[in-house]
Amino acid sequence: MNQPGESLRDRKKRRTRAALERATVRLAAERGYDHVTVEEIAAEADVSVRTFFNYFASKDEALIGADPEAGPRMAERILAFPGTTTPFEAYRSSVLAEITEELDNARDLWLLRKEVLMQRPDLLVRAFANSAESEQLLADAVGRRAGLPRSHVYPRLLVAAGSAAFRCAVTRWASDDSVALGELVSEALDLFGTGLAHAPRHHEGGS
Amino acid sequence: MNQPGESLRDRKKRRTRAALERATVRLAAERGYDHVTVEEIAAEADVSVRTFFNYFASKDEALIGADPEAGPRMAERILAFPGTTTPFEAYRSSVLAEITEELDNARDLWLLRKEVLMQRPDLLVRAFANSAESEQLLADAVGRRAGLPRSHVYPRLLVAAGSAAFRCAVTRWASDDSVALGELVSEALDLFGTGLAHAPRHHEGGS
DNA sequence: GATCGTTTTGCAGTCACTGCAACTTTGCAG
DNA sequence: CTGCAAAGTTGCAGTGACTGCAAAACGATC
Repeated sequence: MNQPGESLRDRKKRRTRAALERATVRLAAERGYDHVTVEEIAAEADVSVRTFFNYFASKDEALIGADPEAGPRMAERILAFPGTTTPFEAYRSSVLAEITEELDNARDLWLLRKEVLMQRPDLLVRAFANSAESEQLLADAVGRRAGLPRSHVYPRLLVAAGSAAFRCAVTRWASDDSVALGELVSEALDLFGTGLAHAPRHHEGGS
Repeated sequence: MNQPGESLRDRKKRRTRAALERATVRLAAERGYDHVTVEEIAAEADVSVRTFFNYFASKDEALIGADPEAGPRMAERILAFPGTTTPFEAYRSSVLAEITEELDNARDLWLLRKEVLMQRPDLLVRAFANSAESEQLLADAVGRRAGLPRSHVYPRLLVAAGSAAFRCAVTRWASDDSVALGELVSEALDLFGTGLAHAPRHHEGGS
């Protein structure tokens, strides 16, 4: 029994991971992030505390549900775009695709996360702290597409801008979710694309 | 004895704070950030552990030496620029002024911090997590200058870009400090200003 | 069903961080 | 100088995140 598809073992692992993520978000939304202990989360997911830490390096990580495959996946997508696409566009599309997919898979989780992040915006920043490797991966992909030497700022800056765009978008979305999260990220990235030197004019109904 | 200048109390507080910051950075650079306990830091600075936490909310914060007055100071500077200055320029200058000043006051500390951040880049990200208030302050200042409603993305995005620029600059500076940190931040901010849509061309010796 | 690799678990330990209640120091006024 | 209030320091006891290790349970394989 070893179809490249998924063994029983793999399935169990995925379920456990999902259960822990889900329990963390649910409980945190219900009672507030720091009125929930890892012990309670583990109990809710029906595993030991030690197992929690086998899956997530920290409580923070579990709340955001950091997917270790997201980085590689996006990097691959960036490189897969046809050569005519600019690095910026490739990165932009890649980010948006990831977000759309994630929201399709777990919209309910994100609605709960929203509640938590409204109370504790710092958790979003902290979440990105652990993803330095992924950032490096993405930066390398962008750098390769742009034909730039590894030491160049541009790729790193673009990726950092992506994080910033995402953070801002989530924050905005948390306080008013009448616009889709993907839209907000897209809007923020566009601003980074065209440059921040000139502040947008204010007209009624504008964003 | 109460010149608005500084009382004995204030002077002592400043000295203690500086001693703790200094001890944290020095020890972390020497033995590695997580081979240093708060207990050791406190001992080095000749105060109790409890006092350490009266000054800094976390070990992370002490390492970066988060100055609680930096936010307000920069916000003030932004608003003080003549009305002809664009919000972007006001923000940019304000950030650069702060960095230059900080480096003039404590260049040696930053050289040690560099060592630590090279090993643990995540600490830089974490450091910004605690400065959500300051970011809000700056964003408000930018927003006022730009005459935008509080809900607009632009101010928040610009400030987030500033953090990103700073992070990238420090990272680069850590791996090669032949260029001044201020220069690197300036360069990164310029890229954000003119837009990331088009990747820069690569020519030898270029940055 | 014996065996091997993987995952789960418990346990003991370390360390960051907090609230509280005493104690010390500083600033000021009589 | 003395006494008093406010601010700052300290110790202590406690909570909870996180780690390493070694044993047990489990899944895959033959």
